[in-house]
Order: sequence, then C-alpha cells, then structure tokens
Amino acid sequence: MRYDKGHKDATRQRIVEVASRQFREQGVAAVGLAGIMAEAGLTNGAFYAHFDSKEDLVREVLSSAGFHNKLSKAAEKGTGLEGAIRDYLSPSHRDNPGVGCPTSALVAEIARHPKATRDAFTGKVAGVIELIAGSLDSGTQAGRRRKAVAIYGLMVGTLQLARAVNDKKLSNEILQSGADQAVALVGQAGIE
Amino acid sequence: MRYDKGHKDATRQRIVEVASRQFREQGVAAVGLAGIMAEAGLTNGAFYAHFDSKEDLVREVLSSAGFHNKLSKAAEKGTGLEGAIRDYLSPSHRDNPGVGCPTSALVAEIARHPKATRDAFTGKVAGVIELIAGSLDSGTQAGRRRKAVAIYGLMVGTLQLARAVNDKKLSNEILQSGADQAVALVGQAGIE
DNA sequence: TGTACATCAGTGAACGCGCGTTCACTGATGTAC
DNA sequence: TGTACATCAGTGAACGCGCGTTCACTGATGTAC
Repeated sequence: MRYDKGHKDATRQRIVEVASRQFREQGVAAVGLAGIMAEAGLTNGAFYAHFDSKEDLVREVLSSAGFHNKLSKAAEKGTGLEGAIRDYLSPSHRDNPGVGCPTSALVAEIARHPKATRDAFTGKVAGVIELIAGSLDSGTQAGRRRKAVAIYGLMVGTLQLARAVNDKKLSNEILQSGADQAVALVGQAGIE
Repeated sequence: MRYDKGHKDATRQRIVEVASRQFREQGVAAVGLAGIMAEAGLTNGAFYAHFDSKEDLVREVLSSAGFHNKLSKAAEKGTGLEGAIRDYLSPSHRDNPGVGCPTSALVAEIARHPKATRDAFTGKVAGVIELIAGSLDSGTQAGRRRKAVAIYGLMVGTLQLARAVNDKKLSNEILQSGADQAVALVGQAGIE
C-alpha cells in the first residue's frame, strides 16, 4: 500500500476531531458532511470509507469525546471539584463551545437521536455523575450521588443560559451565580 | 371580505401554537414550514402572508411562549416554588416536551440564532429569574437573585439530562435528585 | 528483472429529497356608481 | 338594482439550494511468477 500503516486510522481520527468541534459549535443538524470532510482535507466521497452514516459519526464522536476534560484537568491541577466548577462556568468556556463540554452543547439534540446514539451518551453521563460523586467527601454515598446529579445539572443548565442570553452583564451574572451556588453545594452537608 | 374580522389573527395564532409545540418536540432546525402549515390546516404558500421568514416565526414563538406556565400554575395552586420545581422535574414534563418549558427544549439552539431571536429569549430568561427570585423569602435581595439563577439552571440542566439518557432508572434518579436539591436550595439561607 | 494483476484510500460527479421562499392565480366578499 | 372593479386570505406549483448518500473511477503501491 502507498499509505503508512495506521494512515487510515489517523484520517478517521482527524474526521472525528473536526466533527466533534463543529458539532459542539453549531449543533449536529446544522453541520454538513462536506464541510467536515473539507476541513479534514478530504472530499465528501471518502466519508463512507470510514463511517456507515452521519449518525454513525455522531455516535463515534460521543464515544470518543472528552466529557471529563475540565474535571480531569482540575484533578490534575489539584484544584479539585471547586476548580472544575469555576473552570466550567467561566467566560472562556462559555465563549469556546467547540473545545468545551459536549453535554451542554448537544444534550437537547441527542434526546431526539436514535437509541444507539443515546446509549453512547447515557454511558458518558453516568460516568460524569460518578466522577463528581467521587470528588465529594461529605455525606452518605446516596447523598453524594444526589448532590453530584444536581451539580452536573446546574453546570449544564447555567452554562447554556449564559451562552443563549444576549446581554453580557446578565450572562456574566449567570455564570458567577451558578458557580457560587454549585461550589456552596459541594461544601454543604447532604440532604438526606 | 369573506372572512370574519379577526380571522387572520386567529390563523396567525394557530400557526404560532402549532410551531411552538413542534419546535419544542423536535427542535427548530428539524421542523419544516410545510409541516407546520399542514397541521394548521393551510398550504405552505400562506405562510408568508403571516410572517416574513421562518426566523420571524421563531422570534414570535419565543415572544408569545409561556415560559412561566409551571411557575404561574404553581403559584395559583398555592404550592409555591417547591410545587413548581417538583412539577418541572416530573416524569410528565420530561415525557411531554411539546407542552413544556421552551428553555429546556431550545436554549442551546437559540444560542446560535440571530440577535433579534436571542433578544426575545433574553427577555424571557430575565423574567423567569425575577419570578423565581420573587418567590424566595430568605436572604438579601442579591442572595435571592443568585439562588434564583442557580435553581433555574439546575431545573433546565437536569430536565435535559433526564430527557437525553436512555435508561429509565437513571432518568428518574436524575429528576428526583435534581428536584430534592433544588427544593433544598429554596429553604437554605443564601450564600453571601 | 520485468510484467500482469490485486489492493484500497481517496476523488468528484451525480442521485433523489426536502428545505425556505416566490409568485401567478383563485374566489368569496365589499365598494363605487 | 345591476355591473365593474378592488380587496385579500389562501392555493399550489415552481425556484434554487444544500443535504446525505452512491458509485465508477484513479493512481500509487504491493504481490505473483
């Protein structure tokens, strides 16, 4: 073959990365395969040598996407859950959805996708909830899980509100209030 | 004229109502004008006698949509904010997006729409935050506002997660945990 | 060493389809005189 | 009272366009003998 061993895998990976960013920036429905392939340096016909369909690509993007990036990085930096929350609800994350959390960008759309796609997403959500629950250190196990769900929902919902409103001051207030309250939840004894 | 006075307004209102439900069920991008008009009992050509464009309809839907339905109804029933939260995060609301909160269904999509559309949405969001803040009775005014933002974000985020996950048990757990924590926030002294 | 054939990632034109939008037309009613 | 014209909500065919998908083909390399 004229291509290195691993060349096709690298191409596939490139397509997934381009799609992942474009989906998060514009939503799945608004992104066309031709645009993804062009940005990956290929023509549209090559797509089907790598994926069965657009839906197959969506599933692959969800399976490979770094849902825990902010959480994992915060853990590495030793800033813990509080650092992760403040990073998540920052102007930088609000203004760069393409490299941000796939959940906040795509959750509503995914609810309307086929079962296989939702399955991939469900696994990721369950993982994030466990990761957050594992970062909490007060309360019973059930209480920590309950808090983890609320903190995740609060982060996703407030980030989306901050992105949608067309008023910088209100948007910043939403981020700040959301972060403050989420951090407060971390420190409080659980509701039993 | 062969039509009653007010006939055209009634037709326009019917189009808005059909669109409002379809948008919330399937998202704006996935809904076609022909389908809306057919369900309203008209042919597609009549659309432009009522609206300038699809975007104009989206804006009208957002302006007229009942963002506070659950909150207002709860206030009427005297169940207060706690009742509104439990109603919002109920299996019934999760399973009937077409008659539910426009924010949870459309917030991510609206973030990518033109300024005029986002303006209409921003006003609604500001109104909901004020409504929730007004239902809180402990803490300073700034503290109540901060809590209101967090409660709204929590409700929107957890409802979306519950709708997207493909596992009934996890979905119910998300609703329950979100509601419990949101209600707990209502009762707690504000973070100052 | 040279020739014929197999492999396969990628090309690029074409497919049918549904979209938002346009527009000439319809037909029931109201108005002018 | 009768006739000509204006009004206007709605019709339905057509427009160009971009979509996801298909497919015959290319061309650089590897393999067989």
